[in-house]
Amino acid sequence: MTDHQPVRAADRTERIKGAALEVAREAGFAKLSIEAVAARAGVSKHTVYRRWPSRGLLFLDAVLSLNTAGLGHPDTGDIVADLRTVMTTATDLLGRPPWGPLYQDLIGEAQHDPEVAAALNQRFIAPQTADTLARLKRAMDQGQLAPDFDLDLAMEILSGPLYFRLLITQQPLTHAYIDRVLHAVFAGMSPRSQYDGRP
Amino acid sequence: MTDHQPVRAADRTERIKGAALEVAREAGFAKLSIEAVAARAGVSKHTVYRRWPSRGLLFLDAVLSLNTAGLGHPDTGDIVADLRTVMTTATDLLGRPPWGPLYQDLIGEAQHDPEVAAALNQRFIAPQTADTLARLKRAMDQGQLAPDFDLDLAMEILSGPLYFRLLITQQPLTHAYIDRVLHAVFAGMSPRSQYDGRP
DNA sequence: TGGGAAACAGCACGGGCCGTGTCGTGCTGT
DNA sequence: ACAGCACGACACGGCCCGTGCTGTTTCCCA
Repeated sequence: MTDHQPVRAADRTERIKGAALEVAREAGFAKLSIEAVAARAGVSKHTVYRRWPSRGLLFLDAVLSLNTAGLGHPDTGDIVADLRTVMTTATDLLGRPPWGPLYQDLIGEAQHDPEVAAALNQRFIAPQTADTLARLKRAMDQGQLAPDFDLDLAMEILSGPLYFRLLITQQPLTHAYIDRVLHAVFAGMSPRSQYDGRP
Repeated sequence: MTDHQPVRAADRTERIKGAALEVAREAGFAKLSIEAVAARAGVSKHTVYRRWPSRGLLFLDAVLSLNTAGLGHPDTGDIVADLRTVMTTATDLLGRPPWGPLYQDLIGEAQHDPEVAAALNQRFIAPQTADTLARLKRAMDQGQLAPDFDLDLAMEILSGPLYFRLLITQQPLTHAYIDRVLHAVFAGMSPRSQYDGRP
């Protein structure tokens, strides 16, 4: 009541994002048109276009407003346990229904639209990877990891196979699989070959 | 002349696929409409629809007709060298311009269209991963890898980070990076932590 | 407390592409 | 010569795009 300026504007913004999620869940991102979202939200098309320049960026906002909090890295002192916590949380949220398919669609859209790709990187991927790297760095400082451990590569080996399963082979992301990846990175693949390690 | 039945049909099929590649390269997959492809190919829309049910599957055929040969796994007796060969060949073809962006678009479309995802898996991903696994298995039989080496996980750790860079962070795929991944899998990440390897 | 600015809903428009239908033509094989 | 089929050309209703326009509601500030 006494709240003023952006109260109705913010309300409409939320209603539009909510309507976008509803439409996407019911009919898929392919059917997510500005017209459909506006109708669902009980809003004029202008009101949508005033806020987002394309359906891709609207969809990005809608998906990222889900629960991207709760994906921060804890620090219990055990790097592997902490990574397992954040990896299971993230995959449970973004790798399964109901939001998994939408996150999949979002990454798919990023492959077609450079603006979506840039915004997704800047607003979600980069902070998340930076957070992982910071946590790994802390573990190294605490002596849990060797000084020459390749932190960047470790982060990419922890993330890559999960995205590979989500996007390419479309297999389910189980906790057991996360444990296998963690084991590979922090206990080694034990190849025991004659490979001397030279590139 | 004396060749008959499918000669004109096959000619048109090739012209349509070629036109699809041209349009996609010039204007991006987003602008790839059946009408535009038909016009570019000098062909009626019916002729396109008679062959492909959607632009996604047409695009899949067009991209996969590029050079998917030449991606078979050699066997020189050195598993790491052979993997490096096929990985560099694959990323040079599908991870760089001019075909990299199109392969990216294709995977993006697979996130929206289950038929494209299934066809891409069946016709490219699955054969490719099966080939990699067969080569790894041969190396294990020859004693280059320990009997308990996790072949499936190794394949996914070799592929995952490359797709992560291609699709998520959109960094370039260099040969040096491939070497880092190979080194990690076949020489270990050397964490030297107190982690005991239990999941 | 009034008045001007801004945001809004509703409607309409031209345009692009969809997927399908129809018609007439040229090529294919018998 | 003839029947069949793939084809090119054109037209169609429909969906959604992005953008105008009008009149109304809401907000801010004087």
